[in-house]
Amino acid sequence: MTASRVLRGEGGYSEMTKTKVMAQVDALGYLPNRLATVFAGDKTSTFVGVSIPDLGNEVFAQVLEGIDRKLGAFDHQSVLGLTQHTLEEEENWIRTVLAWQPAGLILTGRYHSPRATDMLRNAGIPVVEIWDLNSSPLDMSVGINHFDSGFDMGRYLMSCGYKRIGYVGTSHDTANAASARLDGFCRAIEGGDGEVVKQLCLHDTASYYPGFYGTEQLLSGTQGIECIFYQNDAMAFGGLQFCTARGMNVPSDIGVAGWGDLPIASVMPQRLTSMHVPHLKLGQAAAEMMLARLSDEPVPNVRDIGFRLIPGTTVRRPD
Amino acid sequence: MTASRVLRGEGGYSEMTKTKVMAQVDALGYLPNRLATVFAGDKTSTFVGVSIPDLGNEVFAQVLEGIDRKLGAFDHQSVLGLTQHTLEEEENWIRTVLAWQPAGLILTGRYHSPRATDMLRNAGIPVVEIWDLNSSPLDMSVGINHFDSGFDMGRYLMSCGYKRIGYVGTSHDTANAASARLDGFCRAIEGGDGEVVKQLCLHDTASYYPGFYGTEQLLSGTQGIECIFYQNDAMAFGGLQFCTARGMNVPSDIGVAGWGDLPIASVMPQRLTSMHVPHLKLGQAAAEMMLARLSDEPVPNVRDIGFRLIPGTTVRRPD
DNA sequence: TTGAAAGCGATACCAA
DNA sequence: TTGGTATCGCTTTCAA
Repeated sequence: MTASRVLRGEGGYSEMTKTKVMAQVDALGYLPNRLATVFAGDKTSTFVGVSIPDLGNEVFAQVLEGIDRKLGAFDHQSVLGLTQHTLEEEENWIRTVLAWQPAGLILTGRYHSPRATDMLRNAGIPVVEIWDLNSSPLDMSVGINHFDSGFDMGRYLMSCGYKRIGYVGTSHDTANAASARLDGFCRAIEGGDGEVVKQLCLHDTASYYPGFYGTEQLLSGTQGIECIFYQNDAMAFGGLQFCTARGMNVPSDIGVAGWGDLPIASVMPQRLTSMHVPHLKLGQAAAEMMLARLSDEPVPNVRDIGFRLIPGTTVRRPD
Repeated sequence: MTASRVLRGEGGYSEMTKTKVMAQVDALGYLPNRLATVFAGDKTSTFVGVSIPDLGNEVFAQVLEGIDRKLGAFDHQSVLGLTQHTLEEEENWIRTVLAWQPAGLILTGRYHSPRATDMLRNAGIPVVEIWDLNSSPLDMSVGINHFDSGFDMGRYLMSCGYKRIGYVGTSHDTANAASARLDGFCRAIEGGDGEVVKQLCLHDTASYYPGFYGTEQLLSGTQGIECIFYQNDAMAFGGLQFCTARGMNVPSDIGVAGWGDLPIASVMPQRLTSMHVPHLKLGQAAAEMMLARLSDEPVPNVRDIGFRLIPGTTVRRPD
């Protein structure tokens, strides 16, 4: 008991006792068993479950980096869950991770299976939904409004005078942020007297090469496309390479717009038209909200992290 | 007690009892507390601590994805630790994570602080050192010999007739895989009658833009460089963009070689000379070794995952 | 300032 | 087939 007090620096013991205890700690190579602490029920664990769709997508790798760096700085640990973009995987992971009494959960996306939602409500721990901003979250939410970001991009492309527009992205079995962007995008195009003549959703990862061959598919199947909007910058980059390889000039022959403003955009010969999203900051903000809640500080439930259009030079200038 | 047996499906109870127990489970929304199981000391936890230097480097994001997907498929969870390339961070993280009684640890790199090494030995749990193959590991190791991969690249560039060669990478305060590659590379160049005229180690992340401005620094400070070897493909891509932007022709004016064979190489206008490393497979292999050990299957202690030179078209053809 | 006792949830062991 | 009892390491409570 006295040893326990010394180790927690709780006070109420003499210097001599402390010295003796510490000597024994060294001699025995004692490491505390935090499981027992949590188990005793008084303290909460320092685990935070973090679900991420996949790490092949640089966007999510950055978000996770932001989360874990911040959590780590405050002595908390991320327990990772790669959900592969499926609610079923997420549900299974939630069930498993809850059994470990995490201090809280950070989940990518605002959609969860009904049973997952039940478990989350009953768990009685903080939950931060990230990425796709949820204005009426389970508990807390941080991210951006993807519909709006797609809408803004669509409006910008309309202002550049494009009429016949294509989209290249990937499809997943669940509603997600990318589809919200596409919805917003289509709304803007249609409302602006343009037409999304083709939406190509590949069953593949949202990476460079799918952007490349997706563009080939899109252009070979549909005539008269003036501009292509991609799910993210990696795909846009692949598309740009395809167009260049086929001798098309960007933007005079075809416009190319990405999303996410990934690091690769910083070294491209042309500035890629894109949408800047502060991925690292988003992750950090999520971790901050979690940590604040865990230490009973007041936290706003919803935080919009914002986005910013990058006009770039891969689409025509606005009229 | 009976409920415990039913929940574990251990047998030794009647169907009626099972039904009654399950009814209560549903009614109460019962979730097991796995902490108690582990705490009781009979079972081991399903946590595996995974230390990764940083996720901004696509290479490590892929390795982590490989690890977590495989672990997840066998109902184990990754507890992440981003060590920012420092042994001190690693040591602190090891101390913390060990207190949670993980089933095992997967660590990036073969170098650890003395105290970390002590803790690892005393922990009595499986440890897999990955990335930089350790032929006499603490416990198990999977990865590649980075010295050799650098050596092979050096020898290849020599066979292409280059003499004056530059290097652009990043520096960290610890010995690591990238420096082993550089060592092997220099050995090959010097043994082949060439010269590494300049090694530029930036204090930055090993990403696109540092490759871009690093190339500028390298070329403006040193005359007559015929070929540049980069720490990874992202930096090489940045360098390639710089050279192209300055009107240099690759490979006739200057050769460019990367390392890692990242996805972006698949859409580049030229095939980047690089070194293929199966990152995802490496992560999976690490997880497999861990899982095998945890289920007491026999496992070889060291596994070389191999690499393969990609000749590409960004350096001259061999003579 | 110190320590004895109880209890957290699950399970091994043994008794009914 | 069922359930009582002890146990894991730590912390809270209370007594010395």
